[in-house]
Order: sequence, then C-alpha cells, then structure tokens
Amino acid sequence: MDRRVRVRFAPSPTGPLHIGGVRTALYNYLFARKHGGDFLLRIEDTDQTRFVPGAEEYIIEALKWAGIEPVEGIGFGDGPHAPYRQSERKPMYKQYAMQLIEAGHAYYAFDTAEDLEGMRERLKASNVDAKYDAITRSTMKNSLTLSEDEVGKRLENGDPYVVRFKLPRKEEVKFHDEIRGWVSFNTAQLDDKVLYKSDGMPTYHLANVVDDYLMHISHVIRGEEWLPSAPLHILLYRAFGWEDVMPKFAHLPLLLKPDGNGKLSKRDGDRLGFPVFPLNWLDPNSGEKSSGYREAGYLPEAVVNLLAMLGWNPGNNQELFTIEELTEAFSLERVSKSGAKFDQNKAKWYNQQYVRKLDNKALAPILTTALINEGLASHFTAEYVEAVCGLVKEKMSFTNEIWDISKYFFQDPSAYDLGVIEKRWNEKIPALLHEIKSEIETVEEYNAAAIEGVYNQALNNHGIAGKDFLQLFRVCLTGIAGGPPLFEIANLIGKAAMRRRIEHALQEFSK
RNA sequence: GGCCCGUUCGUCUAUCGGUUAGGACACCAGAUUUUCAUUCUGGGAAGAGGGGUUCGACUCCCCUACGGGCUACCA
Repeated sequence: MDRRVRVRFAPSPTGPLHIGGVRTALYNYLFARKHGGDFLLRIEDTDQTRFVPGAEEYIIEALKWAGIEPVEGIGFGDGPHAPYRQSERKPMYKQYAMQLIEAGHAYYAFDTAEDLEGMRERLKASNVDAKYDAITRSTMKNSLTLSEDEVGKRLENGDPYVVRFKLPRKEEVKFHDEIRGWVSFNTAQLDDKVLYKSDGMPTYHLANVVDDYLMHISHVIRGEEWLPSAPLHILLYRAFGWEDVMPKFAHLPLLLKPDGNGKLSKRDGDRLGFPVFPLNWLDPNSGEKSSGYREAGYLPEAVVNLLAMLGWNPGNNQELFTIEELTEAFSLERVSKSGAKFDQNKAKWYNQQYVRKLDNKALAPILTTALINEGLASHFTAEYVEAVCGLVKEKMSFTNEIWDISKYFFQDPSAYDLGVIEKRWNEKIPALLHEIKSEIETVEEYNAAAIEGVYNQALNNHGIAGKDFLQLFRVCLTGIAGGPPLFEIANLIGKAAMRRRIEHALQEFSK
C-alpha cells in the first residue's frame, strides 16, 4: 500500500519538552523528509487538569531552535486538517465514541471512583489482576449490565459517564512494528480502556486514533512507552473499519539515564549537571527552573547530531552529520531496539566539533552579547571580536564559555595563575621582561612573527630557555596558563596593551 | 505481581551463520607543539549464563538471569 508519508509529533503541553521528545520529533522529521512526506505537529491537550501555561509555546520554540520544523500544525501555519490542538477538536470526538457504541465495540459506564476502587480492592483481595475487563465489566454499572431504560434514564439525567472500549475476551493481536518486527499481545491481559471521559474529552487512545485517521497519518513513530497500548489502537482501527488505512507503527527505544538505569528524567539533569531539556524553563506553578541545551552553550546542529546517533546509526563509521545528511541516511530499520544511555562526554565532544566548525562571524554575536554585559562592547570593532573568536574557538566546548576564555583580549588581567608564577619566576625574569618590552617598541611592523622574533632574541640574550619562560610570559600577558598561540594573542591585543601588561606584571612580581 | 520489549568494550554502536568481533566517546602511553590545549601514533577494553539447531554461532530457537516500559476518566 503506497501512500504519501505523513507523520506527526504529538506532545502534550504538560511542561517543557523532554530531550527524548526532541529525538522523537527529529526521527519523525527525518523520516518524513527522507520520503518526501509531511511532518506535522499536533498538540495533545485532552487532559485539561495537566495543562501548563507556556508549555505549548516552549514546544514550538524548541523545535524551531533545533531546526526540526513541521510543515503543518500549531505554530507552523496550520494546514488542511486544522485545528491541530485536540482541545479545539473536542466536538468531533463524541460522534466517533457513539459510532463505536452503536457498533457494539464500546459501552457507557457509570461507575464512580468509589465503585472502581471497590472493584480493585475486591479483586486484589482474591489475588486476581484488578482490571476492568471482559469478566469484571459484568459486575459493574454500565450499559452492558444495566437495562436499556436505566441507561436511557441516566443519560437523560445527565449522570456522568465514560465510554469504554469493549475488548474481545481472548484474542491474539499481532502487528508488525517497523523497528521491532512482529509483536503480539493477548486481549485477555488488557482492560476496557476509557475512550471518552466524563468531562466530554476523549482520552489519548481515542483522540490519537481518530486524529491520525483524519489527518492521514501513514506512520506512527513514537516512544516505546506506547508499545503496550498499541494493540488497543489497532483494535480501534478495526472497530472503526479503518484497518486498510491504519498507519504503520514504529516504537523507539527510550533514552536512559547515564548512571544506573531507568528513563532519563528531569531530576537526572540537575543531579548530573547536564540539561535534559532543549531550552531553559521556568515552571509557572512551582517556580522550579530547568536548564536547557541552548542556554548551556550547545549548538542546535550538535544536539541534532548527537540525538540522531542515540538510537540510530548509519551503518558505517561516519559520526558527524548535517541535518541534510541525516535526512539522506536515515531509516527506521537502522534504529536500535534497546534503550540508550545518555553520554555526557560524547555530547560535549559533538558540541566541540560544531563549535570549531562555526564561522567566526556566527560566533561573534555571542561574544558581543557578553561584551555588552560587561559594558565593553563599544571599545572594540567587529573585526577585532571576530578575530578573537577565530583564536579561541579551538579551545572551547560550549559557546557560553567564550567570555571566560577570551576576556583577556578585552581587559588587562586582574588576577594571575600564581602556580605558574611561583614555579617559573626568578631573579633573571625582570631584566628579560624589560628587554622584551622595550624591543617591542622598536619593531617596524607589529605582528606575531615580529613579536616572536623579539622574544627569541631576548631569550637568547639572557640565556634562558623558551621552555622555561613561555608559559610564564603567557600568564603575565593573559593571567592564565593556557590558550591560543601566544604570539597571535600578543599581536591582537596590540603594542599598548603589551606594554601595560608587562609593566603591571613586573610591578606585581618583582619585589 | 501480570503483560510486553530488550541484553556486543565503562558509554553509543557495527556485525544481518564462517571477521585477528570493527568504529566513536572516555581512559592510559608515546610523539609533535619553545607553554596549556589541539593534532598524530599506539594501548587496554565486549558478545549475561545455560541448553539446543548447525560442519560452524555474537548472529537462529528455548530456558534462566538481569534491565526497561506499561499496568489511571495521564499522555
């Protein structure tokens, strides 16, 4: 059955989008583009009690940041199947629930929370699986046990009810998962899930099946946590008579926490010091803050790349991929079945790769922002800032480190690495520094090579080995023991800064 | 507990019955770098256990163990 590939990412706006959700969105996006299909965003907000203000906007912003943009859906221009927010589709679900009841695939249930609780306790006491199923439903208050009159009366009275799916007693439900192969369940193990809630909203199960049908979804690519409810969904397609257009299913392995086991959760990020969310998030209810990849100095291209490789591989040794290359290489067959632990080291390495490749002009605005914060922006030209970026980007892993490792390009050091001073400073140093300082004044053309020439000459004159002095000289000029090539730094900061800094170091350390 | 899914170096993974089990990150060592880092070279490091099937199993089947997911009028 060949039909247009249409996939969807369907998060619920109950908080910030988890990084695992970003990966799910990415795989959907790659799959759609690979097959020339459509990727859409649908907001699953059928649980009004869990609605969190700002969460939807967060999801949209996160996808935009990562460059995983849907062609249809909330925040992306809608499309032919609007609305894409389930709460706005509310009126259309009821008829589908009724259709199922009429066809005998579903029924009204009037049980109260206490009724359900009582049933569960009874069953538990007799050591039986406590579930609303083909057996227990005959003991509950529903349209299968109540008389037609009674049901009619209750509905007329406006008594609260839900609609439950009438699961076949014992039936093997088998389906082919695009990632896992054949998977089967027996309905005897499942329960009569609520499809339509007493507040007039559908549950996820009904809504996702109805919407996927109406939106012509061809493949459902979602997390493994949905695998157990897949048979219900398949039974729903059958009950509706939609089996011929039922989407194919692909259940993705989960992202696991780096230490120990279990699903990567919000708390792990705080505990281990890496983000589990794409963007910073401030919870409007609890006031709790969660950090995001963007603010932690990750580049979106790096996040996309590392996420792609967490659960998928190209089958060769390539590690670095642009999103275009990923699109080209991606296939569901190469998605692995087992969960992947998040590896912070690898994440850092990926980001490093992308930071280094970043154009100086692209990096400059980040540094400029820092300069503005420091009140220094007006003192330096764009060319200067870019040149600094060019020198320091080899040294950084995350873009938010840029000010810390480059501040000496913009201000004289206010503190020095004293370990290096103590180790390398001796009575011969002051004279050497004096000579370098005065010789530099005489060079005709001030550049890295000239500075190096002066430096080497002076070392020679004083009989000091470069090995013993270079790092000390670096600390005198920049305050810190590491960094880009020293003579490049000296060249950039200029003659006047050199003079000032050498003088200041002499003042500080020669007593 | 029940059901389902999974299990190759510390981590992400390649291998779709025959390989000295390959790569990447991390780690260690050496080289280069007049400093730190980079870079380069090298190194240690894996098929959960037990049964089958087969001339031959990491690969196929079964059992066990372990891990994970689900088990709501949440998604």
